[in-house]
Amino acid sequence: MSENTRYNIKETEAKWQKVWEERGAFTVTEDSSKEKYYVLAMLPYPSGRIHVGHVRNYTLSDVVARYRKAQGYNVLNPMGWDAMGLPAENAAMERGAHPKDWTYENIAQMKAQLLSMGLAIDWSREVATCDPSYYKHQQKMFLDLYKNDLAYRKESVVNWDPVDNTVLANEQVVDGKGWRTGAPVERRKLNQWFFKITDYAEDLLNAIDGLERWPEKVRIMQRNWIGKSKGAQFRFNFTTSDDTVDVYTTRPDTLFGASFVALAADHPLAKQLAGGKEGFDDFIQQCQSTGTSEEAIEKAEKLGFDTGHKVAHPFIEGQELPVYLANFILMDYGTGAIFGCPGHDERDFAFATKYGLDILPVIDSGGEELPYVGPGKIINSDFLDGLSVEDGIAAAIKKLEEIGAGKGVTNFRLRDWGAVRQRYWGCPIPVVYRESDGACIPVPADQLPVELPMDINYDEPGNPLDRHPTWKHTTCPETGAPAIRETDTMDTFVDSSWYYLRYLDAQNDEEAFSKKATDYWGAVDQYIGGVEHAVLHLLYSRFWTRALKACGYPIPADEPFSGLFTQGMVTHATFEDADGKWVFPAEVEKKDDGWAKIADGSKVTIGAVVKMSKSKKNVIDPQDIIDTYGADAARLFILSDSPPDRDLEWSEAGIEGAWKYINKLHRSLMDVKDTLPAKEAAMPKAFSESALKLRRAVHQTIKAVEDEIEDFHMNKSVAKIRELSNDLISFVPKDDADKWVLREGWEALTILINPMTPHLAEELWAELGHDQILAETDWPKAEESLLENDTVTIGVQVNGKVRATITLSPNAPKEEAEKMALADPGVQKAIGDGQIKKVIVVPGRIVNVVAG
RNA sequence: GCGCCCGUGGCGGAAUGGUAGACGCUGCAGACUUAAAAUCUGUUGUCCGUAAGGACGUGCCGGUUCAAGUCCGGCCGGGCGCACCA
Repeated sequence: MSENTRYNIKETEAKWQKVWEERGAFTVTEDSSKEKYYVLAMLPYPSGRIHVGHVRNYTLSDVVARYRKAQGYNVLNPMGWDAMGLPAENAAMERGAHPKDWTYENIAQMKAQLLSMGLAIDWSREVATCDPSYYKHQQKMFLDLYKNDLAYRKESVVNWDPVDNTVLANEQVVDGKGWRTGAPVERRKLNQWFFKITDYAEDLLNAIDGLERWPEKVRIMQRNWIGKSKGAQFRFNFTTSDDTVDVYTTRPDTLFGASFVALAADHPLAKQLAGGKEGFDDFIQQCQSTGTSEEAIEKAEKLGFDTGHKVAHPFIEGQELPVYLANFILMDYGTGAIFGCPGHDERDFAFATKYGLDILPVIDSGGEELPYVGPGKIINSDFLDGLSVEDGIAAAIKKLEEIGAGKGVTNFRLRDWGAVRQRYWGCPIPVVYRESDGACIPVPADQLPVELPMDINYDEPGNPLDRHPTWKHTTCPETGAPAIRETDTMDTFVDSSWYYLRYLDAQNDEEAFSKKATDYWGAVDQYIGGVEHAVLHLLYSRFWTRALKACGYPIPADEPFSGLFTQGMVTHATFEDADGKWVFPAEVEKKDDGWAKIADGSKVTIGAVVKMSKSKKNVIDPQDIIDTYGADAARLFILSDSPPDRDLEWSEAGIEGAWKYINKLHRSLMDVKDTLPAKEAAMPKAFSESALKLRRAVHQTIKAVEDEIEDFHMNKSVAKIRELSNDLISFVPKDDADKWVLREGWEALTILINPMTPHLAEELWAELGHDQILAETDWPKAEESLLENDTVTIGVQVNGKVRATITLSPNAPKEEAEKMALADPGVQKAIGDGQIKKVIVVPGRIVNVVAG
């Protein structure tokens, strides 16, 4: 093979990327003559370099984009940057770089990397959420939400890091300590902004049913997160004071089994009931020192404090229940108080056992041990006796309503969205607080954006906005009196809740997006990203879309993403050296007797295949792969080995295999292209049997690849393409008609592989003599008449075991198939002396002879 | 604990209830080469057999069916999500 015919990856890929860019091949406008298709990949955080997960994500969205474009759709495939957030500030603290500079440098680097992937992106719509031209619209949205009572301020308990002087998210609290400082986290009450997502709990839940093109897994996770429950809320009257306390329960049917009432430690009545009692302060202290992280709660022991007070049982005259404070009662769920039924609740059982309270069975457990939480007949419960759990709940609620003690209610687990962080690098909240009276005054829309100050320093921990000498000091826009700016900034999840709308009209400075743009582009047809966003981002975005609609924004559809696909993770083997330190895969090589470091030959052990992570060093830099093997090989490998929704194990052998295949295709076409007829050559009138067979394979492959791409089975479409290329390469044309078919096959193959390896496909397409680029070429049409073979080989079973195969027309009558099957010597042998009882013939599928 | 998903060759994975293992990776044998790489050809589920051929085989146990990797019930194993939510 001479040098000049060898496929030159670098030159070829760069060449076609330039052609696409110069032609604006993927730049789109609202074109009413075409049907639109909006494909969206979750936008990346600009950490500095792309990782393999990005490559997988954007390869998938690119396949969809290029495929739909070939199908004739007007495809919008945009890209942007989720550019606010903590890492930029950490970099500022560690390296002294300004968060803005750090972020934009990273964006420039990563954009260059994405360009080298050859993605069919409309870069004219690129957005960065840290740009004032983006966040000024977000500030307007915030004010609109505030105006519509969808954003509000309230006191709430947060994790507070006393060293960094900032609020920590639950994920940032490790073993009750701040993840950065190691300082014990305090629970503090702070005035915080919230978004009223709970107003939409019912709607967000119900609408999940309509999200038919979402993974069931994600739909379930969102349902659970919203957590709707039905039950009863009712009142206990204290016998020891004039107070009352409301409790919430999903099991009012077990009320006759109640043996105590428990209140949250921070319940409004707690101090009043028990304040000053011995041990009260210690108990409260203990409850507060428990972190709010799930882990901390998990480990915490059930703790109670007897208030000494009692309440009256609503159904049983004269019966009193003791009132405890308990650390496992949450103030912000239900009413912050419960009644305990130890017989039929595990938590209550543990609590009752510890504090020596009664345990009364009120559901027939059928002999099972307590606590019993299953279904059964109600016992020991007066008017509820004999009822099922379900009927008992209804009857108990009815009774509570009759006596005026309570009612049936619906509760949600979903809480309002804590919207702010005590951070610099986020979207400023456009309100000021008047110093004279503390009134919260929105910044008028014509004064937006409230821009972040650039002159900041990180000499001290905490929020630089808070201690900025001038920025926060301003005047009230209404009265001109001195005022202080809000120094909290928005949660970055706000930024990503509406970016999909900004892409539709990214150049619009006047408004976030126009009605014209949203009317045409509508909702996202196919959203693609990691399953880690199954709840938060996807739920916030669904909420934000509804909230914007309520504020009068031109929202095209109730749901932002009509189709969702969640990709699997990328995994890799881990390597450890003799000292137990992790080693990068790029630093090791395989020897006959195991693995060794390339540098010094010392042995390393290969460990578990797990998700790529920097801490375990089992990461591959996709740029190295693209530089060595090219973007096409990286894309092809990622698509071919695993179904996209499953984890993908990265392997050197796999990427090399993809690279070899690309070279092979190119080489094979170069070998035959001069023998092919001109692309204008007319279709021959007759074909040889072998040519006809190849034509069938071509057209069946077209159909199969379409189906597999639409079902997100990219691995199967690659397999089908490889099968076809095997057929093409081994096909030896004997006449002009054969050669015509060979050209037809190569052209089809080239178009089919274009979504996966677009550079190679463009190159092959040009080699086939086309002037029009493939990115602007339509998908081929599979000919109906060629989708079925003229003969089919089917199995013949005897008593369910395959004993022979027969080849016949797929339309052959059943009798013929039966006759052929029974005439087969292998079948006769298997039947032996047995009697034929029945013959089942499924035309084109199977013959089964039942004999015995 | 609750919910969901997944168990198929040495490996990644294919199989509208109808010939299990497509396609690929790895391995083995051969061709080309002074040699190696690259490339090409053949082969590659297990067991018995020189062969023809046969038996077994989709985590385990049962069921439905002419026919089960696929459907149903019960286990075992792995993964993910949620979790003091009353």
